[in-house]
Amino acid sequence: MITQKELAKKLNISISTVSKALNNSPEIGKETIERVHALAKFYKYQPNQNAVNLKKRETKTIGVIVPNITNRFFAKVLFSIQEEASNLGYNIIICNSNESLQKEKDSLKVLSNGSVDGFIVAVSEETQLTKNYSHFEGLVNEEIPLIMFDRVLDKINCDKVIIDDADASKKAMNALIEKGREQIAFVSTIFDLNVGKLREHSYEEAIKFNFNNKKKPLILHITPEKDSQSQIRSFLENNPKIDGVISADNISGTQTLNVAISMGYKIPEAISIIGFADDAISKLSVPKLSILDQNATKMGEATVHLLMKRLKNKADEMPKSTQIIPTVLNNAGSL
Amino acid sequence: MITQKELAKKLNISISTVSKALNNSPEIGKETIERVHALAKFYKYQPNQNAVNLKKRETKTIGVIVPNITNRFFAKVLFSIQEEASNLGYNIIICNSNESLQKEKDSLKVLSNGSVDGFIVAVSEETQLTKNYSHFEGLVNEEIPLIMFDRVLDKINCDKVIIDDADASKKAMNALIEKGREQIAFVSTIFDLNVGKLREHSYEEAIKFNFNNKKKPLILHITPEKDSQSQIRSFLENNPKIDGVISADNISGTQTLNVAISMGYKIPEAISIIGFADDAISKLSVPKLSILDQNATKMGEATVHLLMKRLKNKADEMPKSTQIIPTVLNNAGSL
DNA sequence: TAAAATATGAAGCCACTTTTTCAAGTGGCT
DNA sequence: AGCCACTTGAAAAAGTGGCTTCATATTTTA
Repeated sequence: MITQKELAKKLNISISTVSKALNNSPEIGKETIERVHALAKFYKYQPNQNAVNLKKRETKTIGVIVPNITNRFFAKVLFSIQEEASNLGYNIIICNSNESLQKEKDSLKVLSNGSVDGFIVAVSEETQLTKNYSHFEGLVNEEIPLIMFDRVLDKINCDKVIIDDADASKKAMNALIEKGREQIAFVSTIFDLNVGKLREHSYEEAIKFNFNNKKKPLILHITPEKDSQSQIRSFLENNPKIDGVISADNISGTQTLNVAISMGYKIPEAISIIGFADDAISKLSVPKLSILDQNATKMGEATVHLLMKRLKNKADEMPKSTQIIPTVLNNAGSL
Repeated sequence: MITQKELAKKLNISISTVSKALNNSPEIGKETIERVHALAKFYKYQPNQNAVNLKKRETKTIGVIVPNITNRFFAKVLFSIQEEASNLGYNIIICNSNESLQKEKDSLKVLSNGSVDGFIVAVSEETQLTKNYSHFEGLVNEEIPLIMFDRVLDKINCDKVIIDDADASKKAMNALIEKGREQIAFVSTIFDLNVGKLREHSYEEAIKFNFNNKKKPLILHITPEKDSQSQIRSFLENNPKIDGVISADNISGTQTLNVAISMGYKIPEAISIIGFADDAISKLSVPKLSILDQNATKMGEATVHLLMKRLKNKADEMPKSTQIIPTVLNNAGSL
């Protein structure tokens, strides 16, 4: 990599002239500008990003911390964040907290030394469970902009982007009831996450509300220790009257659908199923899974836009906002 | 963020003393060192990464370019790269080429200005199709280490990590033949990618070899324009003798399995199915999909290790190597 | 008192940007 | 012709944060 200094030497002019010429400064004569540009091109000159960052005190980089890249939802949000950031001239550094508090802390620390201009974070499961969030408080004090999405912490005062989980559950319930379903169950692998709790709680409320307390919620918490399919099978066997299922995450819906079929149920005639998932997952079953689309793309875009706003008006003390992304119920066949 | 300069001012000592004290230099008195450390801790001093990078001429950052983060295979490799890199004190900047040549070029350019110490890349579909790879040649000339994985370019002289696609296909064929399957089909959504071609070609060869040219290959190319499930259904209807299927990618296997079930086939009694996928996808069907696991985790680790080797011995002209990660055939139920 | 040991600071460097300063050239005027 | 005012082009200098080399100052010891 050639530097301005080296270019200057070759052209026998000063470094600052090179710098200005490269920036097409009006101070520099046309001919000089052309000469510099020509040589720069010849040597494939590229300004050293570290030097530029140091000088400008910004990095045009966003730190993104997610609990698990292999979770399709987060992968989609990342995709969208990357796309949007790249359009705006930003790079993203992605860290995977792997649902671990310590890793989340480490990543935050490693990057909050000038490596990034701001953070976009979905907090780890452990952080939510242990309610240990001092590392984020530190960030806020250091005035590094922080946006949380999906997995957010109520106690931290920052911009947030979430979906309306309660409303989504309600929407699913209403759709099932409209189809005449009477025994609607709820299956979940994310029962200890806030979003999971919200979806579940809203389901319970909807059961109470719609069936005048005459029916009890039917909930299956799928634990990772045992085979998920057999847990679903037992659940369906033990509750043969189930005719509707809401899945809280992006795998148990498909699994429930397929287990039900293997047990001889006709879908959607015998059981209607709705899952929090996306169209790609929907296509993995026959019939296709009806989904509550979390709109990962919009979510990603929203986080980036919020962050840009903060970066532009760092001094401004605009109050933190929480943006709610609407979910879309898409009946692909299993409803 | 507080700087050494500010610390020095507060302590009324010189900047270099602060620097040395922070590095526990023997030149500095014990008492001074302690005072500096105390104040640094108090103000949560962290060295500015850009300044350090500028000085050290390295960034401890790896640029990773993949065609699609939402593809589970790449997500898993990323997960593994991130894990391994982070263990070794490296961050990763992830770029999504979105299968586009231009984006790949842009990402490479944006990052090859000192932002990263090296690259790990799986090339985009468009790059493979158009055979336009001058941007990588440039990299090699600039002596920025480059590792390619999975989607590699034969024409580029760099370290590579791949799986033995031909061998994997053969393995799958052998397993199916052992089960007595006689009409083995091949379905693929990635027919225009090199890896897809390799898997397909090897399937064709195996058909010729095992059936003494008496049987013809039966291949379905699933195109994105039409509904994938109906393409699979037509294929199975038109070829009712099919009793074995190999899927080249990580979705068509599950889809084929479920479409077959919906058509009344018993799996695995009537049709055996094997897919290039992983255990998470395997669990989405009943019976579970038998898979050729591409070992994404090992692949990710291997890329990082190769890169580290290059970074350590930049001067060394060790010849470029190609590492082959073995695939594992895992019969989960559909075989 | 000089040598040795210890402690600190000044300055320069990394690559770049930006502000300030300077030199040369041009034209108008007496 | 000689002087001033003004424009233009380019160079020098300062600053970004951290590190390092070398020099200096102070204290201790022989």
